[in-house]
Amino acid sequence: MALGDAILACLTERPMTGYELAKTFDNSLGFFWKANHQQIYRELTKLRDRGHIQGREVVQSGKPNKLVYTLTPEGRAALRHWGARPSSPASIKDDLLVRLYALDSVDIEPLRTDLMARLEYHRDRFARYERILNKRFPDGTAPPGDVGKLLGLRMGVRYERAVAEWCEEALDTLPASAKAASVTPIGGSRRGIKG
Amino acid sequence: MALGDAILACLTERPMTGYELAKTFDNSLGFFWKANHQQIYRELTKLRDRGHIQGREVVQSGKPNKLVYTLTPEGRAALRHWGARPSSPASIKDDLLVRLYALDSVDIEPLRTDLMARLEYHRDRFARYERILNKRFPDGTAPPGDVGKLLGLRMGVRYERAVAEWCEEALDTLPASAKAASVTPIGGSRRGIKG
DNA sequence: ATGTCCATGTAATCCGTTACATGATTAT
DNA sequence: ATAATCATGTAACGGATTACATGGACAT
Repeated sequence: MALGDAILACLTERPMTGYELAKTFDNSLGFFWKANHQQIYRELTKLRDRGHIQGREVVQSGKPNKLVYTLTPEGRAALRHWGARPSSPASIKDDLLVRLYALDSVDIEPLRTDLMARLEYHRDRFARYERILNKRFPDGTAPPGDVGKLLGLRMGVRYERAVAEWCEEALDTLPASAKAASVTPIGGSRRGIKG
Repeated sequence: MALGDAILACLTERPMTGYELAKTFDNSLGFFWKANHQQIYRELTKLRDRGHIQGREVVQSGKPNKLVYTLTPEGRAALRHWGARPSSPASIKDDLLVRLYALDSVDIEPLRTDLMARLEYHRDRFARYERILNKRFPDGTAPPGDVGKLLGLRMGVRYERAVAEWCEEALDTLPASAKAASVTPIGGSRRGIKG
């Protein structure tokens, strides 16, 4: 239900092609909502059938022709309507946490490697959001229409910082018990993992 | 690919029925990976076909009979194998952020209401994780096999705190510019929202 | 009377992912 | 030469969501 609305949200900025939308969903809006080009092209067809957007072919030379989509008044109304509905909180859905949940049935070394990669990833993202924030909103305020984008970036910063700090904590916590478990194989676990 | 493995992870704890699994995916493991009963029943059929789990019917009186599933050695091996693969970082995917992205094309009052509901929700979750942490791991340490669960809860605490704090920030930021935009309608936005 | 808990499933639809397919232009 | 960028799409599959369906036990 939301991908269509996310596309409408994108098109409030300016008319775009599917290709441009796909890039947006890999960047700015994509920080909070991922979608690849196949999903987008499919959804664009649906939105056009519903009359929420309108396509206009632009003939190009040297490049393939492009289809520029524009919001229709119906599309704007639909977006406004969707915008007034309550959102449902997203759950975490991270399979690293599932691996940790079954810690005594998986090997710890690959997990540690994974955690290190994740730490780097989330630190990177954190730095990226901060860079964009400092560039686009150097004084920490935004013009009325851009407040939402500022807040989105702030969410990104908070999220990535929280996860990166957690990765550090996990790496600090994990080896200690890993060594305790492998150096002194007391076998204190009530269920077997030998099978 | 991951739901099956999440189910295997669950079953390392003890044999369970689909119904019990569905409850687990609404609770402990469900904090990090949501799944409803339909997904679970479908996945259980597949896992059984692959020989990763084994079902045993338990006849009951007064209640419907139940099918208790147990991990097979193949299932344990598959889980171990999956556990050694790198995880892919989860993106945020929150439609509240999409609404904010298109702030000047939606109404602000419902958004504020939504943010207030979300603040309450994330505070609740935060408190819940803290309560469980204090109850299950009062001294902040866990036996080797439970370290992953401790870390999962710690992630939950960090995540919910970050989001709750962000909701507060958003509520502080949003009305100011909302008032500025509605009290002094300077119309400073370069693209029209009047259509 | 009404609703919730236990316990399992089917069917339909939608969303997401991966692979395949084309073809000129520009940069390394 | 090789790869990336621009630009669109089809096909197939797998994962997630929602609705429908059954039926006894037990609590309010």
